[in-house]
Amino acid sequence: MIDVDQVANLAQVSRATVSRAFTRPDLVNHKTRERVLEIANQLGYQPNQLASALRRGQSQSIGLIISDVLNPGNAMLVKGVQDAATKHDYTVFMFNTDEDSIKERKALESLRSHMPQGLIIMPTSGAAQNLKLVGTLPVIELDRASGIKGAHTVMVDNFGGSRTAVHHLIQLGHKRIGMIVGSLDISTAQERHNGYQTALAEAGIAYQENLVQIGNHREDGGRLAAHKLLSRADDERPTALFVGNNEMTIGAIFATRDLGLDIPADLSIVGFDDSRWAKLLQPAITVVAQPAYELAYLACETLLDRLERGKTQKAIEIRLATNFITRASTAAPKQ
Amino acid sequence: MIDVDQVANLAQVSRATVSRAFTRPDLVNHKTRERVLEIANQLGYQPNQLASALRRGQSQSIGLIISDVLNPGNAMLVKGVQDAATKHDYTVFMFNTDEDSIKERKALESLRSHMPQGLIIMPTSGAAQNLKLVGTLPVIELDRASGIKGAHTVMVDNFGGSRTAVHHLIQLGHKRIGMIVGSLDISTAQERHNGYQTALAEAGIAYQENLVQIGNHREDGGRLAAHKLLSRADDERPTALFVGNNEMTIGAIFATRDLGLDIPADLSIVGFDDSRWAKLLQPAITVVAQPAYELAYLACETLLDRLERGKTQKAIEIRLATNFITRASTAAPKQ
DNA sequence: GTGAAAGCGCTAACAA
DNA sequence: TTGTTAGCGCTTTCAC
Repeated sequence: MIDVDQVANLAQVSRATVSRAFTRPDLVNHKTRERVLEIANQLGYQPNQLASALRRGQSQSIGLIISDVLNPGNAMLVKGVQDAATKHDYTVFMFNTDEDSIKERKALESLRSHMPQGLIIMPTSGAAQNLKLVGTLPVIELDRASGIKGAHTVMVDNFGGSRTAVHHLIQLGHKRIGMIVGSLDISTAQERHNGYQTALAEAGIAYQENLVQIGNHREDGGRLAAHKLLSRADDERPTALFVGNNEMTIGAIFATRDLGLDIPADLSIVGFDDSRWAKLLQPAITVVAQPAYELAYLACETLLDRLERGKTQKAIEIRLATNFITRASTAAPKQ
Repeated sequence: MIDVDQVANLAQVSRATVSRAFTRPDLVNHKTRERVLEIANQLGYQPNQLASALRRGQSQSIGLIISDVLNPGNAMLVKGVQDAATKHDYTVFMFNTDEDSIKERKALESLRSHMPQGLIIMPTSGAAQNLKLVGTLPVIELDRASGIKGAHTVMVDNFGGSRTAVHHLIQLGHKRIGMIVGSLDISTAQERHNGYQTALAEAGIAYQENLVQIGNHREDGGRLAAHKLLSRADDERPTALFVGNNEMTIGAIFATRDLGLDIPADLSIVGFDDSRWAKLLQPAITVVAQPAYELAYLACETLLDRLERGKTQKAIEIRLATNFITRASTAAPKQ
């Protein structure tokens, strides 16, 4: 490993000057700097981040905790955060929780020892507790809220997106509209459920508890929930389904196939979160699309900005609009 | 920030003993250790990785460079590496190249300054050059080879997988089998192309250059290539298509729709790499599936093993078998 | 504009 | 079994 001293020796300057040549260009004579940089380059010298971080107390890194990279929506978030971080010369440590708050806790512990300067987290239901571990670290909650008051959040307008989706179904003439929603201890699920309720209320349609099923956020949960909702006599079965997330929408589609239901003739479907397969399927699925990349990019910039500017006075709460995309999975009910 | 000294003071021991209590349990008296740990815990003390890494010259971290997390196959690789690393208490720094060797170079520079102990990389075509940057760092090439001789690689049997796929089409009775292949300066594309050629040769079918199109690995490239291949008179058009990757398969499917071709009646399709939508589409797509998670997990374990055991004598070259999954997109040609 | 010296938090000789 | 001491590579006062 080649270090400052070696460069300093060859360049006939002190260690301090070499350091300054890299980090404080203005404090060093132009010609000296040229020489130092030249030699450093020849030697293949590169400052050791670890040492620098230790000395300055700034690691130039941030943590990112999401639920699962395998979910394409989350992968988008990762990309957005990475791109923003890279642009500002920060490195990101990523961890997955798989929605498990024990894993989240471990991730936080591991992260903490690496001295990140900030954290972007998609909180599990145990986050309010777990986040105590990182004390005063600047945190931005991404995509959903932990419930900690005063927290900084960057989220999507789940309520409005859902309301629009359900409103769309109502406009088409649907009256029995089912919903498959995620676990209600997660803020996004709550908000989407509220949007559904509100849209119904606004249309004067009574909310029926038995038209709402809670799923586990995964494909199998969606399938199971859809089976419960759809295995009824024709005149009791919902004619439309609003599904609260990506994976569960896939499950619901499989359920319609299991039951021999045609989309959209027998059942209209709207999903939350756009994806590859939603466009590709025939019929293509109508969805509430989220600006995941922008959301993540913005969250990261907000965090870095806060780091550079110092503490913000009040809680930042950013909401990005969703985008409703009408495709072929929704139509008027049969008769 | 609470440090060793604070714990040491409260526990009435020296700094060294505290350190040992954490890293060398056997070298410290049982009761002393209990006390130290107890106090550390109360104080919320956690060793500073940065300082530890600097002192020991071991960062407990590895780098991971892939082309793009947004590709679900790559996301799998990330998960596999992460899981293996976490299990061994290593942290991973991830970077994306987007197949751009400039970005790869930057990633390597950034990575280097963080002093990782090893690197897992999915090399771009410029990797043979770029990797010189990290000198003697232990490297494992994942999914494809940079071409550097003596390199350690963990890959899938691309040749065999392709050969099986094309063989399957031949068995069904196809004679005009087209291929859409990725850029041939990437080892996987080459190998898949070889598999295709070999299968044809084994069946005594002449290789026709005009049945092979090179795509850019992305959806648009696949679509374009498929258009070129499929926009011909019925008796010249290939009756089957073997597509060399995920994204391009989607493009090819769109092309068949553009052209009003029915799968599998007018055209059989086999893709490389399984995915969500391949199962979900109707007809579901026949594919050569890769054990991406296992591949990545194995690569990481191999790397860590090498780090712990010390330099390996000879180059490691691991190949995992692919899995051919017959679904509904392949059938006998029309007449 | 540059250098000397101290020290970030930790670990590993070496001594006791 | 424990303590003392030096130093990982860097940045940053404080002098000059």
